[in-house]
Amino acid sequence: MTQVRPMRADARRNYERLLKAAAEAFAEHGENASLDDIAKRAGVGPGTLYRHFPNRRALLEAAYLDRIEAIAARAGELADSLPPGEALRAWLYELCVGSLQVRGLKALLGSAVADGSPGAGTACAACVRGAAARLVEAARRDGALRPDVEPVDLLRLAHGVATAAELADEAGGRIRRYLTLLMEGLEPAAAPSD
Amino acid sequence: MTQVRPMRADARRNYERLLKAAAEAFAEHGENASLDDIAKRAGVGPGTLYRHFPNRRALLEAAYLDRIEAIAARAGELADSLPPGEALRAWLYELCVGSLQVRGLKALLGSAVADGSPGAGTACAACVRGAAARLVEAARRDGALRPDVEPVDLLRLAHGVATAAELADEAGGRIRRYLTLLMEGLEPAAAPSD
DNA sequence: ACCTGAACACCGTTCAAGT
DNA sequence: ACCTGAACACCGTTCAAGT
Repeated sequence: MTQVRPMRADARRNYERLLKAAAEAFAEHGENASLDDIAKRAGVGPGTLYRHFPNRRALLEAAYLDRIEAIAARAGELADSLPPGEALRAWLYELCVGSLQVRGLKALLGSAVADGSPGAGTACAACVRGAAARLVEAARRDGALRPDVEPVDLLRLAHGVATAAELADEAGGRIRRYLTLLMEGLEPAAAPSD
Repeated sequence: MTQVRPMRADARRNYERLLKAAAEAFAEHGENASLDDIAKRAGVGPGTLYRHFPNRRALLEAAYLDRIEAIAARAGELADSLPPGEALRAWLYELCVGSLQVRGLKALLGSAVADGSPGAGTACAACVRGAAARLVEAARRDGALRPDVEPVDLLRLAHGVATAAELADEAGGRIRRYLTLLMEGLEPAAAPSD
């Protein structure tokens, strides 16, 4: 219904400059990069930034939407080339790696699965949630995942794993380790006791 | 060796006022509570705050040291009244609950197990790490924990679980759930396949 | 319709002046 | 030895004035 009237040429140009500047700034300084600085990099007044993006989250999401979509697309690729359980595991691994590799992305993904957050109902959230749901369903059907685990729980736990790994010096290596512990459990393998 | 000369009376009084004001402010506004506000609450100039606490972390730690000690003490109590595996599990649960219940505490505990952080070498860090180490060792000896899991990994994962649970509306209930998934693993119980 | 940039409130941090 | 509070730099956000 809402015909999205095309933006005026200068508005469109500023919008794109802001996106580019934001991606740079977030990559350099993380999610808390200065909005003032972003506006300056884009060669616009701070008011223009607010006109296009009402808050930091909106800007962060717009700047990283392509990456989110790429992550979601990977889910399909992995599902096509691996058994369901392994596909899920591999995807969660890539999700965590991306979260830490691309500064600011972890915060965005977190807010996409946070119940109260304004980020919960966005395109970005729908994108990751959808990808997770498909992998989870396949893994469940294949008996490779506890049947009582919901996609959103998995995404939250992945966010937790990334957060935990980030605390270590060799964060990259820790992701694999912590993810394995999460998948297999901390208790020793099935010791059939009394 | 370094004889800690007693503080001048007014210094001591200001120090304590700051601690009290900080505890209040952190509880109200979380770890990012305004330092200016804390100084004002304590009836002190901002310079005085910096004289006693060189940075936010130092203040946060000093304000919550008693709580950290209480958490560590709980480890001993639980170890005395439960089998090692259950004691460990119960303690991790209480750790997560405390992390979310006391605003700002999760951040402090996180920095205590973060490799690079200035918080890694503090009394607070030694306190939780020590408690975790004792529980881990007992649980390992009892065969209730994978032998290749280090205390610091467990503390980081608990931090991750608290972070994940915090994303849900009913955070309290999610802690138990996520911790169980971590302990038992996401894969279905020991399906003896081919 | 959109942009600009001044303006305001707020915050962290430092330091010269005081006692 | 310790405290005070002014001062500075920086940031988020708003809004009146422009085109």
